[in-house]
Amino acid sequence: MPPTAPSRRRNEELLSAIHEATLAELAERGFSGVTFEGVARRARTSKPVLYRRYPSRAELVLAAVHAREPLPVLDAPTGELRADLLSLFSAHEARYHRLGAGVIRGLLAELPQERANETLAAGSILTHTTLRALVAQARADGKLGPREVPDAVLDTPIALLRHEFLMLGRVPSRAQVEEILDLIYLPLLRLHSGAAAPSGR
Amino acid sequence: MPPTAPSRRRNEELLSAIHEATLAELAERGFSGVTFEGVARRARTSKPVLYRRYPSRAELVLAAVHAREPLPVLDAPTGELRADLLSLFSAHEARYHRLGAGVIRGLLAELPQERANETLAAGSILTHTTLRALVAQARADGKLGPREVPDAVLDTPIALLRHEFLMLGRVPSRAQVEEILDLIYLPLLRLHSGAAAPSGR
DNA sequence: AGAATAAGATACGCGCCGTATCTTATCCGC
DNA sequence: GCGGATAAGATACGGCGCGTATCTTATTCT
Repeated sequence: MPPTAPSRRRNEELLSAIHEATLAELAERGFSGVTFEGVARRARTSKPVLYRRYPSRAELVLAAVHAREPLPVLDAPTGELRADLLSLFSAHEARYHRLGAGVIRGLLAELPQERANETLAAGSILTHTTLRALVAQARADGKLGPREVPDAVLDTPIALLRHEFLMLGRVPSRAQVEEILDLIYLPLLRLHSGAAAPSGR
Repeated sequence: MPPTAPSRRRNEELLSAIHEATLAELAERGFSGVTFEGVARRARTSKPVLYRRYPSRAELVLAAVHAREPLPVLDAPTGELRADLLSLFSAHEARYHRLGAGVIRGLLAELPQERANETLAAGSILTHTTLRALVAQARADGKLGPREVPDAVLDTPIALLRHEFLMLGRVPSRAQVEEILDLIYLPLLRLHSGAAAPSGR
């Protein structure tokens, strides 16, 4: 008979099975259908093993999502401001789409306020930093005016995209993303950086 | 002995007791702590009575909130664009504040998508229509340029305020509201309506 | 080797779900 | 007023997931 019959998983192997099971349950049953019991069954483990790691359903889901869905990074800035912004926003939008609005809403509702903020912030700080860098580059290149752009302005598109997706439940179309960019964001950047002629073109 | 001992409530009286109990539970235990059983107990009625009226917890809470939190109205447009927008935003913000982010997040997570959208749209005085009217007035008065402002631009502050409150969990301060207005919205309106000099005051 | 650690199995009481059944107070039309 | 329709209210049900406690046993570290 096989001597290694009752092989017992640990650490990464186990953790990975848990995350996988969680994501599968998430996909099949939606956020509210994710259950400690269900995940334990599916990952062929037991509830205590889960409870030893995660204090709540929300944390479990969050961990699984983070493990499999790293934050989007902007791979190669071309130096062309509009193109870079567009690809950044698209990456964001794709991430939202993969996750689904239901998951994020569920997390938002069930995570403690503090934790939800951290999490959102982690996502948006990265973006904030990226945006800041892109804009700084464009200013240095003379594509924008010389003045510093206020943070509130810098973060506008994050808020707009999130709102569209989370509140209204639609994944922004390419056209919408471009609209935000051309009608709102780029004009604001030009204006606040003090670029030459904000009018025609 | 009193002949009207087992007085049995109906219609408004009953409904009102249900709403009151729901709001009380909401306040004490938060959205996720609201329970059909708990509300029934507190309203001194029974679960079937509740289930005959509301199909889900979210609908129960929604009804209670709507019953006790009617829409604020924008009292008097002064014709002064900035002042009117400011008071509109403040009213909006005050409403969110009374409700609390947790409740809205819970509703968003548990209501079906369609219903959530209706509710968000209907529940807000800071509507597209209101903004459109104010801006149209300002344009007619020559306070802005003559051109029509695109919808995406018109709705910007709705998204920004909601994002701030719901995602980040903070009630926007007066200063933040003014920032949105002065750094983002008014400039955009001037720009898109084709107002004369968008630069230094 | 032995000790420490953590996986895994099982079982518990609890609270809430959503529904079915039944009684009985109240309302409405005649 | 009376009598039938209506809906409140009480109760009970099986089911499920929660969160925890207890115990055994495989694995790893020293």
